[in-house]
Amino acid sequence: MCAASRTRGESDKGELRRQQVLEAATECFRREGFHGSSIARISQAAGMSPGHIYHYFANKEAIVEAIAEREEHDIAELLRKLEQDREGGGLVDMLTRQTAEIVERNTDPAYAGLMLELAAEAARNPAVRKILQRSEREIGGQFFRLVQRVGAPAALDDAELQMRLQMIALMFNGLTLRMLNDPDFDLDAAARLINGIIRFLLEEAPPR
Amino acid sequence: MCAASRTRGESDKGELRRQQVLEAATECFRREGFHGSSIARISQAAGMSPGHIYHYFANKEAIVEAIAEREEHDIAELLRKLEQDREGGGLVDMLTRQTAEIVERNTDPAYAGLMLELAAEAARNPAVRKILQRSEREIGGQFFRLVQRVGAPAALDDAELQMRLQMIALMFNGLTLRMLNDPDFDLDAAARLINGIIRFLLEEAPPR
Amino acid sequence: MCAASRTRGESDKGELRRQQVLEAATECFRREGFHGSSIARISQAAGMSPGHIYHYFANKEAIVEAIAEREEHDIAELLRKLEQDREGGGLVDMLTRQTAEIVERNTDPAYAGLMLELAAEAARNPAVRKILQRSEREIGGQFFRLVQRVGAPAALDDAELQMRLQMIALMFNGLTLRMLNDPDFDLDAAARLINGIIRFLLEEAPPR
Amino acid sequence: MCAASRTRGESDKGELRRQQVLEAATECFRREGFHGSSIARISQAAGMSPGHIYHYFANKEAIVEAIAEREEHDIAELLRKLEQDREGGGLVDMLTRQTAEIVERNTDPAYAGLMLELAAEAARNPAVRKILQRSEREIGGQFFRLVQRVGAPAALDDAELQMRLQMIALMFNGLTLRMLNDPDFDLDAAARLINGIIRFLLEEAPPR
DNA sequence: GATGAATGAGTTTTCATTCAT
DNA sequence: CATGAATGAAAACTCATTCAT
Repeated sequence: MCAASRTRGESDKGELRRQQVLEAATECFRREGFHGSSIARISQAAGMSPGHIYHYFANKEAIVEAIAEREEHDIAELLRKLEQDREGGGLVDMLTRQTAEIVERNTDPAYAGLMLELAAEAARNPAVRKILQRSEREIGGQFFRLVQRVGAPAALDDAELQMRLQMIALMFNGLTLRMLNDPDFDLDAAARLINGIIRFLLEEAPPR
Repeated sequence: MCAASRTRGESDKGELRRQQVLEAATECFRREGFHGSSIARISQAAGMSPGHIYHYFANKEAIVEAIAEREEHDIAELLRKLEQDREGGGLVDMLTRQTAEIVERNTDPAYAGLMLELAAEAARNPAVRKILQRSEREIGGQFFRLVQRVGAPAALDDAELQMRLQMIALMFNGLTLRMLNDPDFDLDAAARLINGIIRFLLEEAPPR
Repeated sequence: MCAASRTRGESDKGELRRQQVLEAATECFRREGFHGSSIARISQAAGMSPGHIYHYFANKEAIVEAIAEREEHDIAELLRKLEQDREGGGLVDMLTRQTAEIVERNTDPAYAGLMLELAAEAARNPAVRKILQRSEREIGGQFFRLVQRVGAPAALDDAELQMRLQMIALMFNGLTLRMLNDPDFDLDAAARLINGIIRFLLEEAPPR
Repeated sequence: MCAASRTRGESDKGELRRQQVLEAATECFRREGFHGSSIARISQAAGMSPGHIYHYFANKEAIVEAIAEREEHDIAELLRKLEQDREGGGLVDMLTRQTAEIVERNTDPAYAGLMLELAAEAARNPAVRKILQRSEREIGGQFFRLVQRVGAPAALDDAELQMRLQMIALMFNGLTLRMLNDPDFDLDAAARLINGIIRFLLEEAPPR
């Protein structure tokens, strides 16, 4: 039992405290942005002293990096769930069944705030950019293998399939920016059109 | 003649200096982000004293707003050009002819950096958000009217047409994020697929 | 005519402009205090450019000094009027007849604001202090001579008379501070008691 | 014992440091005025870094407020002492016995400088004005009750008594301004006349 | 006389980070 | 582990003053 909890917690209570910091920082970054969140505020939200934050993270940037890494795990988890929840139908059915949920997630202001914060940071900060890119590669690969397991369209070679999967991801990325720029954007209509495009990309569009 | 140039208000030297500030700030924001660019640095880049910046802008935020506004004018200009350059073919031909150029523009690291910076700022700063949204509405409306002038698909009512045009914009938005997350992203393939989707959206997809 | 206007205006339009500055500065100092009033704001209120203020005053402090000097002239004028308005009765009657008006003047927030501003400045700034003290001496002497003309109490020698006149001035000074500290201070009752004390000081109190 | 000192909250070292700031700021304000005393200078005088000042005070204004509050406590203490030191005689005797001391205090340049600084600030700054007014009310009430305990003149109803006590306070207020304007002001003669007026106000002046 | 663009030092305030306890 | 006092280097912004026009 003790061993098990060790394995889970990586180092007992310490890991828990570390997660507290990440949780608190994520919330702060969402609401106030990276530069708007002082260590003092984060430490307060995490229920510990400012000084003690530095027990778990070398500096403020390290917190951003850790959050970026955690984001990866969350999405990977989502993908795993996606495959398990498959009730029937082909690839397109499986994907389109999730669309509404992903649309909602990607247009949630809290998610959008954190995502854009990370992206803007990545655009300037190579360390953060590296993490985001590695994370993306990981997720992209996982998604690709999932699609192959479920049954990829025979007409598309690997490169073309990958490209089309990326186009799907691109649309979800675009949603976040679109929602920000147009508060009246119709999410249901968007989900419907996205599903149409997914089907088009995976079944109808000529292979080339 | 002199009166004419006065009316324009641009040759007033004061306006020139103001533009200097915007130019410098744009460059700084791209490279260092909004919060990473101090007034001191911007003033240095603009070739004037820090105090003098405040002769032209009430505060730092006002600079962001002015940049956002300028961005709007640039895109509006692009749209105007788009219509004038129409050499032949239908709506889809006109649009797809521009795709490669827009892809290039939206994935240019300098453009992407500024854009994400503005978006991240807008996600938290209501003043900036307002400007971006107004700008977007303006551009969206202009695009919509352009399409109607050129010849909108008969099968789509106004609301549905607008939605599909927004989906096109959404893809270009998504490009910026995708490029950041995947440095190996294949731009040519993306342009080809985007054009396929544009045709799908405006000619093939069922009206509903 | 020309000569006359020269004599009056000291230097034609220039003096007028100078007075404009003083007027504007006085109003600004009242409302925002010495340190709260920038040259920019004063120049705006005076209807001229910031740079041109320095045509009339060596620096900001010189404006304060000029205002302090002007204050002296205003009060001297008041004293002259006091003697002319004498309708009848003895010294005490003459003085008490003015009390209500002086009470009102000294508790007017605008007057109080400027007065305290000048006093606080004088407490630190020797130049301003000198001006205020010289002004006070001038006014005190004038007041003293006025009282002698009207008819000083026989029982008091010059030094004692002067002291008692100063006590009267002291009460009016105190009013300004009292009004600030107690917004409910009853001005009518104060005027009544002040008049009682004036009579006490000039007619009843033992000479010593 | 330790608990007791903790309860007092003064020995907490933190409180000591806080007092250091107040001491330093008081001295700075006296010498240079509120606006003439930068946080940098105050911090230097207090023997700590500029940033650390903000550990104890939210902003510069909060320091002024704390000083105003401390002034209140000092005067309240004085009043307490006044009652305890009562050796004999009636109300007027008790009051006049203190006059010389209060005259000296109110004409001490250091005290005068701080007082006028606070007053000038209060004339414009509502927050400071509130504090000064609350403090004044507190002290006025305390003074009033003290007089009633010692034995108020039977002929005066409460409102009239309070008014006359305020007139006494007014004279002491006036002293501060008078001393500033007339460096040769005779303090002994002033004390003598003030005592005469106190007796007049509490024993001789008709009740009305 | 008159303007207002321009400067640059100075102001308050914030904050990541360190370290004695 | 944990605290929070302490630092000091920024940051944004203001403003008296100067000077070319």
